[in-house]
Amino acid sequence: MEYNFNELEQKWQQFWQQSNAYAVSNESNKPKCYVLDMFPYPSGAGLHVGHPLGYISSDIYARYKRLKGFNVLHPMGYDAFGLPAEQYALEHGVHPAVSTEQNIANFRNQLNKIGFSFDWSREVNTSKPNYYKWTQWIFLQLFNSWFNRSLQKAEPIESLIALFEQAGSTAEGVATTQHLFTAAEWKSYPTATQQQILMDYRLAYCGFGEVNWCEALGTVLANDEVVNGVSERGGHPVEKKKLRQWYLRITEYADRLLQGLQTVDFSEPMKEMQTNWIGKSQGAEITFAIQSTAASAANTTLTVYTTRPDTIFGVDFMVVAPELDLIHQITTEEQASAVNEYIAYVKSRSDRERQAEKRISGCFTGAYALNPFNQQRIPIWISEYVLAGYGTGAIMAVPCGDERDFKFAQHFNIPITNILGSAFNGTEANNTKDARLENSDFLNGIVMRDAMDLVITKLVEMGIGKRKVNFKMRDAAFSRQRYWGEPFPIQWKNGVAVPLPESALPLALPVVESYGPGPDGQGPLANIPEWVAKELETNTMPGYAGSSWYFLRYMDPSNNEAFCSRQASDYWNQVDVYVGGTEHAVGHLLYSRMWTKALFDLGYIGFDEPFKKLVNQGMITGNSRFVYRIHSTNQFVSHGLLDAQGTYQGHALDKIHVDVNMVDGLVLDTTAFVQWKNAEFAGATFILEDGKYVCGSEVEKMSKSKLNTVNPDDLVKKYGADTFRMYEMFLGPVEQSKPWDTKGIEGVHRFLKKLWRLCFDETKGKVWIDAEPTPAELKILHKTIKKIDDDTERFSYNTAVSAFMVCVNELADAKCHKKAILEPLLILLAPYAPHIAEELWQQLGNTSLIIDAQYPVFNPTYVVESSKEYPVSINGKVRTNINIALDASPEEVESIALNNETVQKWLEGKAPKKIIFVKGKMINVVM
RNA sequence: GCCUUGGUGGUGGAACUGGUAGACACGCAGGACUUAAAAUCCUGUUCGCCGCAACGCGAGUGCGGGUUCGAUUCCCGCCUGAGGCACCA
Repeated sequence: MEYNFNELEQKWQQFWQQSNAYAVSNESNKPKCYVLDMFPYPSGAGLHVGHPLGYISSDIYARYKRLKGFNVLHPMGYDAFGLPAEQYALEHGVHPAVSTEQNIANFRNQLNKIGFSFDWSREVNTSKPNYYKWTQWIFLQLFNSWFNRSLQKAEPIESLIALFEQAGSTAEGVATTQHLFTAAEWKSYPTATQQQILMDYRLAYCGFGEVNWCEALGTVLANDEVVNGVSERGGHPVEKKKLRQWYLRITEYADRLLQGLQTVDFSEPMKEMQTNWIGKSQGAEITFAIQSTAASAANTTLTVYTTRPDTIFGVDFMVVAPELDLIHQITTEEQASAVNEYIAYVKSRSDRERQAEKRISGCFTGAYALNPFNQQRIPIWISEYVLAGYGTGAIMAVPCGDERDFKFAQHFNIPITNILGSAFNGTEANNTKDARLENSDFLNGIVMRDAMDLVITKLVEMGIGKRKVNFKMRDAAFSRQRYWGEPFPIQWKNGVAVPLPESALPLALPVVESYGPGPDGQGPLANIPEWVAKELETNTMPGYAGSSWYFLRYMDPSNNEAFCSRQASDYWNQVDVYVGGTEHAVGHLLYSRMWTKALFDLGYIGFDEPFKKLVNQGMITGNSRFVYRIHSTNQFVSHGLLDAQGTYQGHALDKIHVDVNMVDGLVLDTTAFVQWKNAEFAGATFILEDGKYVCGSEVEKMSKSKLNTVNPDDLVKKYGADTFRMYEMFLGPVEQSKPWDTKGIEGVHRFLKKLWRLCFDETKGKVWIDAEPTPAELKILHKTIKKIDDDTERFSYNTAVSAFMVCVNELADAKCHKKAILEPLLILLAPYAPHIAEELWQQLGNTSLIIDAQYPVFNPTYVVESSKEYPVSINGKVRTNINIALDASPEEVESIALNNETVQKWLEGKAPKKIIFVKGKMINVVM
């Protein structure tokens, strides 16, 4: 009987499905365990080999926990709204709902072939009305809430109105905004004014923000769609434009998001990334008087944010972000044209380009700020390295203490004041806080760290400064000028946003004629007369809306009365283990943490951190292929012809991903290329080398947008799901990213065949027997139980697979075919290779399923050793091994070691300086 | 540019708390079985040197330093790959 994996895997998959083997109930006497994957975006490229890495990891864990006696929730679903489906619709005219449905069917089919233990009855799809009804509902809760700063929690907006009615804008717990009013004033305001004010407190609110605007395409572009300042599609110029946008006031939760990190089991780097993203800093806002010859500069001031008020006497210039309106008021006539030119240049650049640029750029405004302590004139510059979105959008530059300021001063020959004394060497900035200040007036001789408070206190007294906590994190932009997303349940009536009543939900996404952009940078919904007539919001929600709460929906997926019953969320509570990639370290994880906190504050759930433990799966990277287009042409240059600067005969090139499937090795199929993407590159011409177009290649994240995906189906067909599962795990540590490579899969497949042969021989048939196991055989088994149990619990699956191999090799060498050994081994293996385990389990005469078996218990008495082969080193270099009883005393060990022939030889008759003996580890003789 | 992370044989990786570097695989080489192939099994495989061989010497975990009886592991500096940087998901 041979190992016919295709047949038996199909058989068991069908059996599990028909018997609802993986359906899980919300009621059980067993302890619960919630094992969750980051659900996939159902890309048209289908599942690629990177997806299952995390899913297999979590599946192994879920199955392991089930064997250990837990009631395990292990669901799967689809994050189905998103840009790619919309682009596909634009290009092919297929409604996103249709293509998404097809993609999902394809994904589910692919997933099923790998043998996951998902409870499919709980599947969610964020683009279905019965799901996004609740996304809209939660949005309304956020819209109807504000953040009480005293209580540090969200409350219904009514409580804010009550506070305003009692005490006006300065009521306790109310954030300070531009609005200042008394209770009486509040009551006197017309409704529209009141609503405008409330908007500045709502957790979901409407404001204005910058987007990537492409005039030629008449649409807003994602950062992803902008390459080197031009649109990826068509290469048109892109610039920043301000549009009305929805936001989530996540900044109010900044402190709680920081504190919450201490209560969860995330890796330190992960916590660090989130902490850095939130970017809490303590400092001061300082307002400077301005001196300028420009008439409009009268009475203007410049407010900067600094974390180092102590360095105020070292300020040699100010830098203002080019976006600030203030610039136009203060710029002198002489500098006006230079300033305008510079602003135009900056407008075409992304934040990232602005920060990454090594070349230093900037422009003097002609205006000066006055140091409040000594009235010294400080020139005001503008430069792209200061971003409008952080702090006040203006900084005071201290070249001797800040690297970027130093370089800027050097570049523009601005004299540098040294306030650090000998701590500043004149060639690089020193950001110390421990130097004693010099050249600093009343601060001279004070340690910088201590000067901070002094300066702030003084500034406060003078009325020109205040202590300020700042966050790098900004409020989360929550609207998109797109079609394929959740419509906002909001109506605009005379400029006032009015929430739809709960009974109007779901507000269904209407069918459109075209997926093209609406007028004035609006989304496609603005093209629908009936929609516009109803004054409904024409933006849609972003991709992360649905994914911010899906883990709750799995608990109670078909509830029509609530997003999730309190009973269900109280039972399943937090996700015990959440498996997913680090690429979601900040975005998704912060948003879902915020939503959880808001829902907790409003009393809808009983916990305020969604994920108890996070396991970061490393990315399986792919090998991308590139073509190089001469900028603004349709001519493509073969990779080998590029010069060292990455240009071609001085022409700038656009580097464009091509589908790896159109490339053989590195050679592009040019015929396929010109027909590709609805013939977007029709008429392309090629500059070839050796008659071929050779592509560039890079290892990067496997993703549809990078066109470098590899599909798992062929491997499953050729080797079986069990082999595929174990191979993905065998590739390396789950957390580590690695480039995909198929070689090596044979080894895992051979292992499974070898395991099979412990039970069945191709010619002889059944070879397993009922005999009593020997101590040696029990030792092999129990060693393996210990190792697999430990490794599985800590997600060290690559070493677990290796331990299985060692075990099977040893059993084969020992010619052990005993049921009493094989059965526990199969249970250990079941989470990893469920099909073969189930089949052999049945063949060994079991009538129940192995997925319901009991995990074997390690018995240490089988593996005790009485002696150890100690490595003996001389001066740290291993020279020999000596077998010594484990219970030997240190003195005995020393004497045995010193009398050893090899040791004697190395000692050359001399006495050793000392002997280091670590019991059970090693002996080191120092001479 | 900033944040995070990785770099170990020809390849993927192992070494969990500072204690025998290279487990387990892939590949490769040789052999057995076979008419032959597949499958399977056995042997060898970090590099260099001496050699019949060695449980013989030397070097060796990206590079350069340091701490230690002992460093892949800890510290400092550098090089380099990957992920993220707010509208890809």
